[in-house]
Amino acid sequence: MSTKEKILSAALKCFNADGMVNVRLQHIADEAGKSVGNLAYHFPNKQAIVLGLYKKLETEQIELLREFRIVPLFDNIDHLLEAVFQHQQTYRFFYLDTLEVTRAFPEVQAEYQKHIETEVQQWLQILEFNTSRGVMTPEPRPGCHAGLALQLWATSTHYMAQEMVRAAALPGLQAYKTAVWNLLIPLFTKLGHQEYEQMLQSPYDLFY
Amino acid sequence: MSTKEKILSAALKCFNADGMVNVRLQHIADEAGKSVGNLAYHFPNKQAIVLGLYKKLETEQIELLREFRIVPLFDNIDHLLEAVFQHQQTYRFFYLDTLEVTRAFPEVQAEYQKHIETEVQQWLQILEFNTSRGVMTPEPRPGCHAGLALQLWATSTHYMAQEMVRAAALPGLQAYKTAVWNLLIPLFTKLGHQEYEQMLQSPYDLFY
DNA sequence: AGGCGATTAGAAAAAATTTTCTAACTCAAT
DNA sequence: ATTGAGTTAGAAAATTTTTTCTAATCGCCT
Repeated sequence: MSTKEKILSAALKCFNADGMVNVRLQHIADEAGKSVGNLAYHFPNKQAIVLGLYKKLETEQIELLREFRIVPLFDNIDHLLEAVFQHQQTYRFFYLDTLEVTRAFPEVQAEYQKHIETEVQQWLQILEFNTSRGVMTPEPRPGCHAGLALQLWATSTHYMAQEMVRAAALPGLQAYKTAVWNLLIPLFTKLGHQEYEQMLQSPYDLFY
Repeated sequence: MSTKEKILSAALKCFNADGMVNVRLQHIADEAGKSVGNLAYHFPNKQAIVLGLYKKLETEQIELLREFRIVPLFDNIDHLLEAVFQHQQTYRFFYLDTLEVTRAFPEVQAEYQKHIETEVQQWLQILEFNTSRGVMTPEPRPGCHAGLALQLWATSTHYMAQEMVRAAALPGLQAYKTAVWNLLIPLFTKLGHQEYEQMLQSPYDLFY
């Protein structure tokens, strides 16, 4: 691993542990086993380190979205949630302190907002897919799905932060998935319940 | 208003605008029309200012909880949401950056966690009250209400932060209330729907 | 071996921020 | 008017944190 990568990786560790604003260059240098002067050689300033990390995060985020562009089945949704959870865990500092990061980097805010819009759209598509194939009930009145899509995005994105505040501990994958599925369950048709139960009993996660 | 109060009020304004960690003593002093030295006379250090604000917040929070200890009817819930919304708006800096504040003040974290537990319990009671009087359906399986109570707490507490990230703007009261009610609607009985519709049409909020 | 660019550590400087100090000011009670 | 406690502003000092500078080291190429 190059020094530059070591520094980024050390910074990520520090940010995740203490929150971006509480991390000093010295902490990062110590964690990376390098000197502060060396950090300055590889990055013009502290902001560049944060931005470097955000670029990585964003790249992986977009990759994730591409990979799970179409997720018609409950199994797919469940896998999507697992991938999202792991990604959020990896870049915790951003998801726990999004406001702090976007405040410090207006350019990040703009890009991230666009990304959010795409994610909300994806949830909307998931709702429509699954309504059309009969596992979810059609929305009782127009706008229900739009509202639910927002709530799905919010829950799937902020659940870690909520639990961090409430329980002073990061949630596990299972709790995370349950929180999101809980939003979908009320819409299940009989067929939907069947598929859900079947998924819960499916052995795919024995391979993990 | 005493200088001490002026300082707290100015600090609140600054914190709400820029986030606690981004506010300098000079900002607060300017906003209060006082000098930094004067701040130091009234508060031993910056932490004391933050703590002073949190104490006020907590007092009002507890007062709110007492006032709305029992909220059996939908009308009451709606009013509770209004009061909570206003309180959160007033002390935005805390609700938008809870993690930051609790990280900086471990004693705040402990107290706030206790408070959260009480709030979750209150939501649970609301669910049970309303099930028993026939406007909500009994939970399909045990634990549903417990999970929903958590989700109600999370939404009612973090909705502002979510919208701040997503839309770069604070939500209005109506959007806030809708987000919470959306969680309850799926549980309504026919009677519940009636009461809800009636409340939506009730003219009480014309007085606001 | 010698040279050379890239990398590194550590010190020094600079910048940002908080805390302490001091002298002056206000205003109520004498 | 005078006193004195409480209040205030502004400067100075201290502290914290980032950025710049310098000399030393490393590894590769000849």
